[in-house]
Amino acid sequence: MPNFTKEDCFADLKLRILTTDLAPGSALDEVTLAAHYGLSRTPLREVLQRLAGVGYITQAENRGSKVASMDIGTMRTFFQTAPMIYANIASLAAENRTAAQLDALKSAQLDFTRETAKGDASAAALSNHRFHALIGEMAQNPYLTASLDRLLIDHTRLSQTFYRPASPAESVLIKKAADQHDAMISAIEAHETALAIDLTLQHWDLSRDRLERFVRPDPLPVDVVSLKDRRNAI
Amino acid sequence: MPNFTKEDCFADLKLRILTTDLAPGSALDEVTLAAHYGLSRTPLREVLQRLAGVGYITQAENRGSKVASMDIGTMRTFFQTAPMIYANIASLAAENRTAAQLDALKSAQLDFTRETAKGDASAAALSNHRFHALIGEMAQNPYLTASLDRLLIDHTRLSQTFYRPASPAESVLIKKAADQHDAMISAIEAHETALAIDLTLQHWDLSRDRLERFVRPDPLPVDVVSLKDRRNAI
DNA sequence: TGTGCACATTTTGTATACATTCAGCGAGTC
DNA sequence: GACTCGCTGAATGTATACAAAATGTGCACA
Repeated sequence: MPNFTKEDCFADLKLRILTTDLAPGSALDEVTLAAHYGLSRTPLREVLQRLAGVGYITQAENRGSKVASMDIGTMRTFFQTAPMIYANIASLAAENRTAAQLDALKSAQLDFTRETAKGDASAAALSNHRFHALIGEMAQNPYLTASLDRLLIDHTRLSQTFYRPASPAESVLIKKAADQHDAMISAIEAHETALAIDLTLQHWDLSRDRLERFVRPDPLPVDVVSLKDRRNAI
Repeated sequence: MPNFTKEDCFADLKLRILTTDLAPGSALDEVTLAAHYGLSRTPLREVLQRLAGVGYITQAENRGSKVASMDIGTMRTFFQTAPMIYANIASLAAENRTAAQLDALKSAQLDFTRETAKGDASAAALSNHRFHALIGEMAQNPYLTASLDRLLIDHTRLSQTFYRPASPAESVLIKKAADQHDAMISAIEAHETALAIDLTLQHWDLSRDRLERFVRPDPLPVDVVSLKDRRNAI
């Protein structure tokens, strides 16, 4: 598939990483990728460097590139850090957003609702990513944006399963998330910083519950009798 | 000056940017730099990409690289953002620091006091940078570290004049900063997170006063008589 | 004097050939 | 039988030649 531009390649690799089409920790072969995108190795390597700079991949001298891993340790810090950064970003966004940025945000939200309705899980996850990245742009704070972008990478990868509703109860949660998005848009549009923070933290709580269940899933149903036996055995 | 390794080149460019030997906004010519470091353009370009990824420089398609600028707009967000990130980093550092990291921190502080005593301003600024970057490593939080590193770039560049004491009063401030460093080390060593936060915010207050005076310097002494004339003229 | 255009120069982007490093594997030795 | 050593292949790292883009310059012309 020849004649991808460097920018296309960059965007496509980001997508494939966010959707875990490229699994965390998996190795990236330069010649394979270069051939795939119809680029020579030099520009492809530049794409990889840039991806490394934004936290999508990691590189080791003489040992190539890997998709950024998601070990249990960084998951802990993820849950620690996300609400603080999200809230501050939301506040700054409500303060500094431009009209054009607001339009883009509304458009991303339209995509999001459309794709959740269709049940297109990975597309919905990507729209959600774009929604929150746009709020990051609104904040106009390059320092915090650096944190936010990294958080969103892991957030999106973790939430891959979220938008694939398994039960009616989960469909309700997805609907709730979309409603929260709408409320956030209103708050940002009205420059209501305190409200934006509040809504963002509520949105985070919803997200966190679901993500934590993914990281540490509900225990499997067990045979009560044999469980009792094991307990006695200890 | 041939036979620099890529890593050397990376480190040296960081230094020259932090000391404003390479001024904010100044253009970086690839062939000149490549010749200077004895590298060919390919690896040099990779160094530049990495520097761009960490926020030291900016790159524009077909238009080369520039040292990251320090416009008045980002300065505002700098003062907004720094205390929050610094405080959170300090708290996490006090929680997670290893013994080896503590040793490195103490060593950086030794360098710092030695260089301020010698009056070596740019060396002192770099040691100070290293001191705070090490606290960042202790935090073990890749998300926040991304913000911190960017903040420290601008912080160090802004503080270039700080360690070149103009008046005895300023020497006292430098001494105070060094004392605060010592107190922070103790707090981190003792895992006292609350104290570490407190000390960090005090340290920031000291820093901020001095930095703001640099951004918006004290008015020059004026001839009172002619000043009165001008006032009447308005 | 000022404006616009074409050309020349400089600088960046790309492809490719070559060098180096690393990992796996087998033969030889203790 | 286990270990070391060295070979081999496959990957990454580097240099350089060439292509494309952008900037600057000189000149013609209004």
